[in-house]
Amino acid sequence: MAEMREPTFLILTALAEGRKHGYALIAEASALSGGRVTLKVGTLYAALERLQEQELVAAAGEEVIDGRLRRYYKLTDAGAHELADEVARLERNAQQARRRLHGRGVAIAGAGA
Amino acid sequence: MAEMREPTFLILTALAEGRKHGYALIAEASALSGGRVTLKVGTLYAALERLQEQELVAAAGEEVIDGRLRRYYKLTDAGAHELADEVARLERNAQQARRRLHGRGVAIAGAGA
DNA sequence: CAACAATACTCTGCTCGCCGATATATATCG
DNA sequence: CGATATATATCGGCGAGCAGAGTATTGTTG
Repeated sequence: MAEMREPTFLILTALAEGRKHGYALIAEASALSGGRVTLKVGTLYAALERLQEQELVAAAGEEVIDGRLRRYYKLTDAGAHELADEVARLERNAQQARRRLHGRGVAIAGAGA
Repeated sequence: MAEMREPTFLILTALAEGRKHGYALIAEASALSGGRVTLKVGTLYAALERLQEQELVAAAGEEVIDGRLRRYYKLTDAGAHELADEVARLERNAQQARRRLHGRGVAIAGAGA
């Protein structure tokens, strides 16, 4: 499959932990990225629709909490595999660049354990 | 800086090794990605222009080999640092997703040493 | 030697994911 | 009662990349 963008990647990663509702993913993505990424609502709901079409994510029920509707989503098995492929791609690319930067004497910021 | 796309990342990684001319980067990117990515010429030259504006890449002379012009490019120090930042980002994201997938019992394809 | 592939750079139209902003509705807090 | 937070939805626009065609030269091959 084609390259995955960071917001999409973070949504899938967030859902890998378990069932979550749309809005909650904004906080999740922020946490996952160490506050670097703030999902825009437009991006979020468009991505969820797209990922459902691709069957990487599935609806997982609705609940009304405090009078507010929550739509839940979960990662499908296909979604988990797609995410695993993406992780492999990221790691491979990072490793290649790491080698060359090292050969050039450039240090890479620690991923912080 | 904003998210870097794969073609851009591969161009910078290729140039981290040393001075190269435009067309040669197509083969380099293919090799770096294990044949997965074939840079489109339009993408390549547009990216080189953009990266020069951002001063991540600089022109490194022209040569005529066998009657054909070659424009050479090199990575700037700023480009090397930007690439290092990107590597850190990729590794961090990969690690986060790896944990969650592991917790879900999903295996990740080995990066192949 | 004419046709074709390969090298090398340029340009244009288009798509797709994301951004920025706005809208709607309800609950809570001061 | 007004402001803020939660929660979902929609719309215009942008930028990187894709697809494809174009120009020019050299090397190959039938």
